[in-house]
Amino acid sequence: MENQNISDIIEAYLKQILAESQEVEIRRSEIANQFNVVPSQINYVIKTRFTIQDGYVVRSKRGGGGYIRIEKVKLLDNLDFIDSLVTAVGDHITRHDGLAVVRSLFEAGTINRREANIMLAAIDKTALNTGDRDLDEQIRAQILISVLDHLRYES
Amino acid sequence: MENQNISDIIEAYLKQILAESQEVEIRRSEIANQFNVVPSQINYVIKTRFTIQDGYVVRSKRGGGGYIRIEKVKLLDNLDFIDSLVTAVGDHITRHDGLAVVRSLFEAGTINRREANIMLAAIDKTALNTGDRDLDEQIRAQILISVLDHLRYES
DNA sequence: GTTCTTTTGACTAATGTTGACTAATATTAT
DNA sequence: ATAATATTAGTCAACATTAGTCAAAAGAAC
Repeated sequence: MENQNISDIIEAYLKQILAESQEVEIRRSEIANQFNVVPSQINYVIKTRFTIQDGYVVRSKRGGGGYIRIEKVKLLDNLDFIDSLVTAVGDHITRHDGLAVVRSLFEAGTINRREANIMLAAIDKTALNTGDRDLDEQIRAQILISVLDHLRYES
Repeated sequence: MENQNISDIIEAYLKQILAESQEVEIRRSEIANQFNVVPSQINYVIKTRFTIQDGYVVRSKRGGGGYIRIEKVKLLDNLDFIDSLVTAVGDHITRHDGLAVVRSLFEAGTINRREANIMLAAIDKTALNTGDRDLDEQIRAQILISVLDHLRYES
């Protein structure tokens, strides 16, 4: 709390707006100015904190009147939602993105907190630590997909 | 008392804070500086004195604004049971024996059917299939222990 | 003196910040 | 219309800032 980095602050600012409206549209240079960072840092914040795994869709336009629009994704039915997560997982996934997937499931109400914690425990660095990062990411993807497939039946 | 080593002193310092608040967040280099030790000694103190068996959960982040956060958690009443399962899992476990572990948890009432199914999905042959049976069994063991450790406390 | 614990530091990994360069789109000039 | 220019956003790689790992050395306990 005492020493938050600026990316976290920008993330919080945007999510606060998104808590009240469905989407937020910004001018990149304005936000960069407002928080006193270079414009490309806004891209960094979006790339690391507003991914599809997190449940956000980002559209943008360049040139005069350009913008970046972040939209909180509306979940379709459960099955489509799980499909989209399976696609997002793919055949490799980092811990960071894996966490986002589990969080999405939780926020969508597909799983509860206890179930989320079990999933997280199964894919965290304690569990997957072969020494080969690529292999870890592959196994993490397989575990997630296996669990996601199971969630299809129970829902 | 007089013969305390520096690790004990750092441990006491952190636990004193934890006696009053639920968690403590530090910057590793700051604490290292404060006690005049190398930063990695903080990791040593945490690894030896703030384990999940002791009732602590540790989270951290690297990079700018990085931190180490130690949280005191409420341990459940199932410690001996979990310990025995962790021992049974060891560092390798077959699918068959992994299934027995999950079944034990279910029959003891530690997890419900849905949770059991999530665990099973995470350790079945869909999820773990590297082509190297020994490696699969090793990873399966790590996943199970990671989940078992999470079942030690309320979250 | 052997074994276990602690201390240390070199190396690694993750995350965040910055800026130069590129790409897309809109506006203006011809 | 077309070309030139202006105005946006995107990418990428270098650099900065944290924490993690591991094993050797030192010290303590027995």
